Amino acid sequence: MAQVVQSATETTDPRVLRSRRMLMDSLLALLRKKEFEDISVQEIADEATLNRATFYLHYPDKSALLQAMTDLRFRELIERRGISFSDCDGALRAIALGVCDYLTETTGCPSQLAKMSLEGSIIPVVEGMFLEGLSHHAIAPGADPAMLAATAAWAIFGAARRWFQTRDRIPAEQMAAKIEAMVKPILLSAAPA
Amino acid sequence: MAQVVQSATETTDPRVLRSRRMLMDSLLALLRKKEFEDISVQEIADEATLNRATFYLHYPDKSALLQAMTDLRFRELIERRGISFSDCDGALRAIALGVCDYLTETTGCPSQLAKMSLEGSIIPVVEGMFLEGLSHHAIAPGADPAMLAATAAWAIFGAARRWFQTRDRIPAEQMAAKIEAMVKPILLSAAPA
DNA sequence: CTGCTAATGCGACACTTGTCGATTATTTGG
DNA sequence: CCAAATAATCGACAAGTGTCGCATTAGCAG
Repeated sequence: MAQVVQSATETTDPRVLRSRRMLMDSLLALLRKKEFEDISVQEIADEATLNRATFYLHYPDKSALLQAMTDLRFRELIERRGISFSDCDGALRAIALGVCDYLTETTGCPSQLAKMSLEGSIIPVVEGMFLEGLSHHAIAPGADPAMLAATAAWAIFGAARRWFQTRDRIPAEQMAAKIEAMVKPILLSAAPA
Repeated sequence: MAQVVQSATETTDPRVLRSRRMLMDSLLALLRKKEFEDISVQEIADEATLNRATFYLHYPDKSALLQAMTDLRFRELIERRGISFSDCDGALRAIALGVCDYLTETTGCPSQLAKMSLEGSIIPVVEGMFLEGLSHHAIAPGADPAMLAATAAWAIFGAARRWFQTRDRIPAEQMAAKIEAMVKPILLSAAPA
């Protein structure tokens, strides 16, 4: 997997921090005007007042930038909510709500959602949260935490995605409750005997 | 969504059938040698002994070809198994097994799996199968079949994907049983009171 | 303050992409 | 069997992509 491996990316150099932030801001601004596929690297660089070569110095392509930006923004959104892993029921609903909100927030105008690259970057984050949450619990001997986390994360995302694509959709809070009801059994299936 | 809308694609003209089959075969052959992103439309056309313009006559881009090919091959695999919607328990396990098998079958050599575009094309197919299966049942008033189908499909795929990425993985049949156990509650949550 | 290092700017490159109009080949219906 | 319809070929185009080498600048350590 080549997702979310930016561990070697940790820099303190204000130049690279500035460049990356400007690139993300630029992409976000452009996404409000046009579809992702219709945005060129040159446009992103121009909007950021950076050279196109500088872009490639930080991201292999525009999808990587989108992934990094999505990852960052979703983590911020969740952190802003202050998910507590002490009460898991609340965490599950909060994560579901976070995914719903994130979809509506980031994909403002167009049917930007169709792009898997945008969507997919949220799943590993959610997966990591479940993995962290599961580590605080005893689970049945045969169960695999990573498997449970992956299944739950993909299920939540699939549900949230479907909800978002629905016209005249119910409120996000209500949807989060439905998602919780559907997904909770997955996690409970690993409860110790 | 622009996925799996090929309804207008039904043709009997032997020329287009031949072209499309050759394009799919070419892509499949090339995928055994290199990554999807490293394959150009020109290469696919060359391998198929077709003109590049002919490619664009059938698919808007190479991702569309990949989607169409994945869709076709997965449907064939499932059909070969003869999924019966009369007993749903069997169908659920069979679909899960189909997804597992498909992952191992199509992504033979490289870590081709990382590509969402390849993976994602299976989900709508699975979703459609659940939708079909659910249409034969009475469900609770508040439940939405499309939502259930989407959630179950994504959950299955997420689980199968995780399984496939695991080294020294358990047999597909065993995994399918685990998936069934995890996913069944999602569908049961809509059982009529 | 002064280097050294590394990030950025710049221009160029070979290549890919998606599209177009014109021409040739194939299928199908009458 | 012929003629209209449509698919495939070909060459060309503007635009975008990813990568270079090299010059310039900004940050950081001594």
